[in-house]
Amino acid sequence: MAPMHLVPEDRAHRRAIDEHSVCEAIAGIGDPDTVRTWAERFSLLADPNRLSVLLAIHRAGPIAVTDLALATGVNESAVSQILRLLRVSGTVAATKDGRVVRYRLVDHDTATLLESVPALRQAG
Amino acid sequence: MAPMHLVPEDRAHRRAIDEHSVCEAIAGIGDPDTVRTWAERFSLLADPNRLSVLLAIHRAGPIAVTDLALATGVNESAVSQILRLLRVSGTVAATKDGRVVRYRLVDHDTATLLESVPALRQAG
DNA sequence: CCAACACATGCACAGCTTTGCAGGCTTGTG
DNA sequence: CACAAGCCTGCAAAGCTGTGCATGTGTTGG
Repeated sequence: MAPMHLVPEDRAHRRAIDEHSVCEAIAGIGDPDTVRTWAERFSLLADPNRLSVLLAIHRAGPIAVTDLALATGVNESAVSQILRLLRVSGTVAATKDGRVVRYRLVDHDTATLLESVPALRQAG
Repeated sequence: MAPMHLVPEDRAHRRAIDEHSVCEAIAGIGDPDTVRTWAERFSLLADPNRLSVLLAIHRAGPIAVTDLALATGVNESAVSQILRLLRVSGTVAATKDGRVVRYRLVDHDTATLLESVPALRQAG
């Protein structure tokens, strides 16, 4: 990852590289694994349909698949696919009740994230 | 002829649809345009390289492209592509100084978002 | 003027996502 | 038992995305 091609003596020479900026930038990035994890988290919110499903689940507590499809206007099959993604990623969890499966939001970080976005917090 | 199809009045009691859940879900989703806008915003953070670049810019103020490439460990060309995306989306802005171009974060919502994620806020 | 530097762009390709359809499974109902 | 509701899965088409390579533009230094 780090192409250590710079010799120490280069500091004397007038290069455009701002070492302070680079160090600050590296500090800002932090742990690569954390970055990767959050990028994956963000990618789950990066689709309008998925974001709608998540907002709906977050607001309407445990809710059935059909109701989600109704509320979001998304094909029931597509909702199932979305829920599978969210399930395997540990974002939501399912509870079976007869032939109805209700989903709820279980990932605390995602919940916090959804709540921290003012424009997405609808008054009720 | 047995009316097997459901007339509007029948839906309330004969089907599993929970009207309250559906209404709450719809309320939670809110404005579709807002959802779409935020989905696009999230999609910009959905790639590790892009997220790294954004974190670096956010932390290291106006910073040159080469320094960004150094700090993130991403090919300079790829960094340019990323910066173009972030530029056209209004997330960052460029300032030319000689043959150096420095980028800074200008989208307030994205900045707030980055700061609202505890794990991404590195101590300094 | 020439060369090195800093950055941007075009293009092509591999990889992933999304979507719809078709069918399957389980659970209630008559 | 037969059937329908509710939900899940597999599969293939279509679209989108990230990446590397080569090249182009503009600037500085000699």
